[in-house]
Amino acid sequence: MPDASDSILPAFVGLPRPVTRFAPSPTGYLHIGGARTALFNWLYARHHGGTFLLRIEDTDRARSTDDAIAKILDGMNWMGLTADRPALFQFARAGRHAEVAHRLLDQGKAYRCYATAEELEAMREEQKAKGLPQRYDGRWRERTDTPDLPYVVRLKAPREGETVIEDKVQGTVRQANSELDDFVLLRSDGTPTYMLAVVVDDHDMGVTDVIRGDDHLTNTFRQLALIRALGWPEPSYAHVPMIHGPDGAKLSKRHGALGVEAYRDEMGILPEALENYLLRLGWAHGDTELVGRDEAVKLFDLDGVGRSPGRFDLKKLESVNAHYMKQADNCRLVALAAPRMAESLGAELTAQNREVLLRSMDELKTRAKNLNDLAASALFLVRTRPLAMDEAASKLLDDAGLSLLADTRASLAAATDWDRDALEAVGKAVAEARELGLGKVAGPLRAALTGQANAPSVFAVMAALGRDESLGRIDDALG
RNA sequence: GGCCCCUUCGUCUAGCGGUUAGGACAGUGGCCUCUCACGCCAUAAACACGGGUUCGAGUCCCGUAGGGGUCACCA
Repeated sequence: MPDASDSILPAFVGLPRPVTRFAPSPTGYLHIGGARTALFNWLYARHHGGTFLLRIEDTDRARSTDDAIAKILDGMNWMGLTADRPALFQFARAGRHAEVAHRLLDQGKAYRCYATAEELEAMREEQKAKGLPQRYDGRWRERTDTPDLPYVVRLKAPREGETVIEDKVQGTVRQANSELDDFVLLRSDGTPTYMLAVVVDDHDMGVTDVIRGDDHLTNTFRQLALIRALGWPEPSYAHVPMIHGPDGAKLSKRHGALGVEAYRDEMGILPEALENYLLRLGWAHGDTELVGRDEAVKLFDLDGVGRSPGRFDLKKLESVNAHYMKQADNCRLVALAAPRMAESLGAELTAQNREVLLRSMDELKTRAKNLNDLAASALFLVRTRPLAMDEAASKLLDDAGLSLLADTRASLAAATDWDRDALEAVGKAVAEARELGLGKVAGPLRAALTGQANAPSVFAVMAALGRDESLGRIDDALG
């Protein structure tokens, strides 16, 4: 029966509904699947005008670390998925969990089980040998003796009938109660199990909608049994399919089950791109592919979430990222690219470097799939003279190329305006005078200016570099 | 193994009894072009299989196969 102590925690009273929550265990970083679960919870809350909460499930003391907590918070922060209330830490609530278990014990809805680990192991072996399902057989369910031995508290789960979940993603899912066993609520050291902790915390936080990975679907039958024993309101459930690797197997580290910070730091992905990609992996709204945050809040709902697992596809992520790179503000991109460039350069960028970079950003960002590409492709702009020529560039600077470059240099030096259009006019004039295509003129010029054969428009490059630097680089090539 | 879930182009998906089965990424071909990109156009590519139900099935039902999840004093 509900108890007077079963009111929602003061910090969570009166929150706008629906109330969702993301409940990671801090045993590592915020991985890609977790990020998507958080995103769906966040979007659902925003779409319906509700509340998004965060709970850190740190009851596994051996594996939970402060570093992991910091990483998860950092990842959520980067993705803009911040909770509407301070996080609740599960371990701190062990006392309350135990209290609930003891109440069930007092009410005869739970019981003490004195079976030893070895005994249970033997029981499972026997079940396995006989081809029976492996589950606790309830050997202490009806016993009333209380030996002076360590014990666990088990829920007296229903054995008749069936439990039905009306899942917002999976639809109606039913399971016979005979499949349930009397699972453990309290360990022999008095600490709560996950199953107990989740149910109690979700209740105490006023969570109305549980949206989580479908690896929890079968756990839900157990949790429902507990909730019903307690007489608490049942939340509505939505179990979203997990993400698989490119080979269809469960997503592992080598597939990209990395922390979101790896996408940020190592792969140079923009948070809005990761969000859009993750959103579309498992959710769809007609043919819409590119969905910004505001649009996502408007469109997102659980009925758009599919039931089959999706595979992680880096190529698609990069394609989405390329789109958001083009949309991104130039100053922001300079700030994001600069540290990466400084790293390959071995030196910080100067204020002047940053200006050149900013002036080139429109040209640069259309050809980058990620920040690493962007930084790498921009390096030539900030290198100090004389530039090293790569192989393809050297080829362009053969005798004919150098002679053409000398001509071009003379015309360029005479230019009155140093902007892209004026420079392009100069380039075209040189080409015309020599009855050549513009490509012939641009080739050696590009080599001299960039040290490469592939780069943005030479005229845009010169405009960004400025007169002195441009001419200087050409002179270097001319020797 | 028991139970639960899933199955449309290579990938993400649209489809909610009647469609030339649509879009996106990746692929291929082309256009544009000072190179590389971007952009644009075109192209190839799918209803896992077998039974039903129905005038009619990718859509509904039942099997089969394959994949996934779960069965802890882990979360």
